[in-house]
Amino acid sequence: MTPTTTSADLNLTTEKMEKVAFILKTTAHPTRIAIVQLLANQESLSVTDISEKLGVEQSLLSHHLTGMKLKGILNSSRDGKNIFYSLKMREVVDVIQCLAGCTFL
Amino acid sequence: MTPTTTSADLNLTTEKMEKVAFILKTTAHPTRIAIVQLLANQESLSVTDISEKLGVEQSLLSHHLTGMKLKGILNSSRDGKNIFYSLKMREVVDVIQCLAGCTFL
DNA sequence: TGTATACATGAACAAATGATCATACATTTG
DNA sequence: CAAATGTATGATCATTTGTTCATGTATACA
Repeated sequence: MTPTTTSADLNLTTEKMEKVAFILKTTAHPTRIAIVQLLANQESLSVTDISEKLGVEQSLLSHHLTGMKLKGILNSSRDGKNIFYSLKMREVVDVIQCLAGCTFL
Repeated sequence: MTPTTTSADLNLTTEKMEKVAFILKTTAHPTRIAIVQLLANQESLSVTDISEKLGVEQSLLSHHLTGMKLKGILNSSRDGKNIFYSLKMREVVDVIQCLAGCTFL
């Protein structure tokens, strides 16, 4: 009688599905995955750091970063001339790791 | 010296990041998440089944389904007049479950 | 063989996304 | 305060994605 949720079950409300889709969409880009990857290992990095490590031009990177921040995936804080970004929603690391573990990819 | 990967580490090749992004993109839509959700609990369903359960029009649903099949997330097989879809890449269930578990969503 | 049912497909269009460029803003340093 | 550095922002354009509609194809059944 109690709606015991087995580990295989997956029952989301429409609202939650939309939120999940929103986060997936925000993550679903090679550059943004690379950003998450860097910040999974580094705690915090400046825009220049990331730009150099990824070889992505400043402006484009900035668009990605501010978008990800706006959507709740990243944090940022200024230190002098630099702005340091860090991971706010660490769950996205698990999401990526989950897929990255797929043998067939 | 050996590059021991701690559980927190995440180091993907460019190619793998692209593949992960590809799967995320393919999943990142409320209707498609709902489809995965249904097929996580049901093993296989016809297009009509899914259409009725989700209240999504046949043609639109078909576009989603064939796309997901093309991209390796779903399987399909005909049985008479019906075509039954099932989950091929079960990892996407974990991905969704991971995000769905986020308290803040 | 014709008609109904189940599903796929393609054209067309709107809306969202990604990239680039120019420029603006904030902070430090001389 | 002027110049340099680091970052953000807005406009614009090309591409991709989501939707709808009309139509095509396959199977079953009378």
